Amino acid sequence: MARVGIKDVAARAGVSTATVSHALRNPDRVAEATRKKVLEAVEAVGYTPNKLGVSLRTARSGNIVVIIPDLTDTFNAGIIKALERVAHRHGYSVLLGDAQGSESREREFAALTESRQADGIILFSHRLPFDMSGGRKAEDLPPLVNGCEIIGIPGIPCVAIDDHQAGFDATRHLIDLGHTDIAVITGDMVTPSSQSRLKGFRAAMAEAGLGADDSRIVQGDYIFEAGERGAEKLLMQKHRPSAIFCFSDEIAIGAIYRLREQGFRVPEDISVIGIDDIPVGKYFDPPLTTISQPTADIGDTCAKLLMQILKGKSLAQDEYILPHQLVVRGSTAAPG
Amino acid sequence: MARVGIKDVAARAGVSTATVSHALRNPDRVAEATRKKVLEAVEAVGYTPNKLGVSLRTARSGNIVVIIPDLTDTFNAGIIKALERVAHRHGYSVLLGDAQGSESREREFAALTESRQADGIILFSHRLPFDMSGGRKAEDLPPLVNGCEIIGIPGIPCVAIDDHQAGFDATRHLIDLGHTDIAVITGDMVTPSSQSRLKGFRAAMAEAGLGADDSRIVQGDYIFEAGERGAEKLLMQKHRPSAIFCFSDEIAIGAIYRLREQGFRVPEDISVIGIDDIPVGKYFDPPLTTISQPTADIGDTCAKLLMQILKGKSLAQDEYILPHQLVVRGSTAAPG
DNA sequence: GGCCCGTTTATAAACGTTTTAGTATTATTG
DNA sequence: CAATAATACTAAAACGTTTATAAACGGGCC
Repeated sequence: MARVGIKDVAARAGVSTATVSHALRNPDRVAEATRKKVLEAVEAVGYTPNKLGVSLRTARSGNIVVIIPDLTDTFNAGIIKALERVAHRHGYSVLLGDAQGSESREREFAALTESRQADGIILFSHRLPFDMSGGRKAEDLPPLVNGCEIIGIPGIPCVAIDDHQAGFDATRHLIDLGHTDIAVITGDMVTPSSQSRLKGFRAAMAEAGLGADDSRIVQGDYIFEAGERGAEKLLMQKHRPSAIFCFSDEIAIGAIYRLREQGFRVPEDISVIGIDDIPVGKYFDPPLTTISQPTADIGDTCAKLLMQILKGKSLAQDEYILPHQLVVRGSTAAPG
Repeated sequence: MARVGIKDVAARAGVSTATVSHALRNPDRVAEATRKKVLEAVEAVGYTPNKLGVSLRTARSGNIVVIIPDLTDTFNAGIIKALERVAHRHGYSVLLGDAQGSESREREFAALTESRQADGIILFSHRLPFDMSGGRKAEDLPPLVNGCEIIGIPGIPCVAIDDHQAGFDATRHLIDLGHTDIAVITGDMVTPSSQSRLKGFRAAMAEAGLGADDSRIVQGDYIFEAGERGAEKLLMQKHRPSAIFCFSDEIAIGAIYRLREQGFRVPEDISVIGIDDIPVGKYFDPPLTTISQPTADIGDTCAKLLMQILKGKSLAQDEYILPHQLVVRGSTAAPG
């Protein structure tokens, strides 16, 4: 199929390419009659604009790139879904980058803006995918919004929940149930989210006059296996905690699995609470008590902010904190 | 930042733009000394090629678009992950299209090839995102590979498991355990996969001399809620089946949830088997018995086939059937 | 009729690259 | 040494658009 271009339309309609272009993009700059002629010609020859040509000329690709740590995490997937809708509504396509935790891959994807294949970036990471040495400032970076992590670099807008408060609330829930010996399986501690959640945990414990021995805090990351390993470690200790606060639902699910395997009942023997509220949590046995993150809202907000930036508006704030919510289901109860 | 182009490099290195281009793409067509000069200049001015320019000129975008029904399904996510790796290795970026089951959105994403933003399509659907009226043949379509559904259109390569056999194997597993009254919660029956699985189910039942009353077959689609509703329907019947074959793990999880809620134990009272082997299945209580689909292999194969096509090679077959596997865990047992 | 003005259309440059076809330079050969 | 071949490079066209600028046109007015 010989590719049909704007020239063919112009020839067919008996006008210049400029007129065709105007007829399609600036309909009011062209006489009604010719516009109709052009539209008919478009139809007749079956013309679809070559977006590459358009992008090259207008210096706008119409793509944004989304960089996420792990596509198989349903928490991420929910965010992306929401975000894609907004982008789509604004005429942007989403270039998806599953970085799988690798910094080099994060950078590769970010480089898509450099090569003009994308106009902006929505990032979900604790670090920027750029070499910030040599006094590079936030202003020099491509349009960028970060999600789920408050990275605290002036000029970089971040969208997330109040992780400190989330950590506090989860812990508080356990304390309210009567637990005094509470363990934690964290996410990767390089992430601000995990750090804040841990601080929130400590704050709640301190407020209740409870201790938080270091042996009660085991490091993980946000995946199933971390929950398994974490639970294992905790079970090996002489005195066992009566409740475990997991920094993600996947961790919680992994932990519950291992606890069950070792003959412990949740929540009768040990309570477990997660964070995220992934869809499957509700179906789990026991149904997962968790802190719900507003995934749709996070995706929405990230995309909307980036759209703002791409329109040239500058943002009022650097931090956009969205509300989380305690969802009490069946995996937590008063200690035996 | 004033954008730096190939001209700037050329000026800096004291050569023509053609030489710069050659130095970068066809290193052997240029003298070693000048190549070095060019590379230094690239470094000095901080040049990154504008991919839009390249794409326009070469008529190759370097993108492929992946159209999936639902990003939040971890089964899909696993496939995409694999597929993205292969694409990436071949220098392609993945444009992700979450069609959310909407045909119009499938078509919108497919149109990215029309507008030259993508060179090919990996589709996961039971229908083609093109108007095939007017005698349009498969040869006229953009490079395309379909996954997870054998759509049986000559010239369209499809990658999937043997769904008939999978349906047979799952059913056979239940029969082998001693079940005689087996119900089914299907996926969307417009999909060939569901149709084949159902036929496989019927074949296994017939082979064992067992009946499959229509009231035992409830239609759903591949999500949690379908499992809930399906289980509900089955529980309302006078005689209850002793086993349920669910056409996806999400369905199975939804069904188990509802069964449990109604006071039935799985597998003691009712056995449940799924298909897919999504990661969370292992952690479920009871751990999910299922038919494992080779997600990584599916993604891999889809991508590799598309790469072949993009290289201009034509494929030997239309159907690429990958092996599935029965994974016996805890959600199935002999009937009480 | 000539002039001005608004409306409509056309010409051509520009976006950043690759690549064809050709030129200049050097090496090889008879 | 001239002729030829091989090598290294360049000029300019091309990809498909948009858009700045200019031109054409028609109408109203004096």
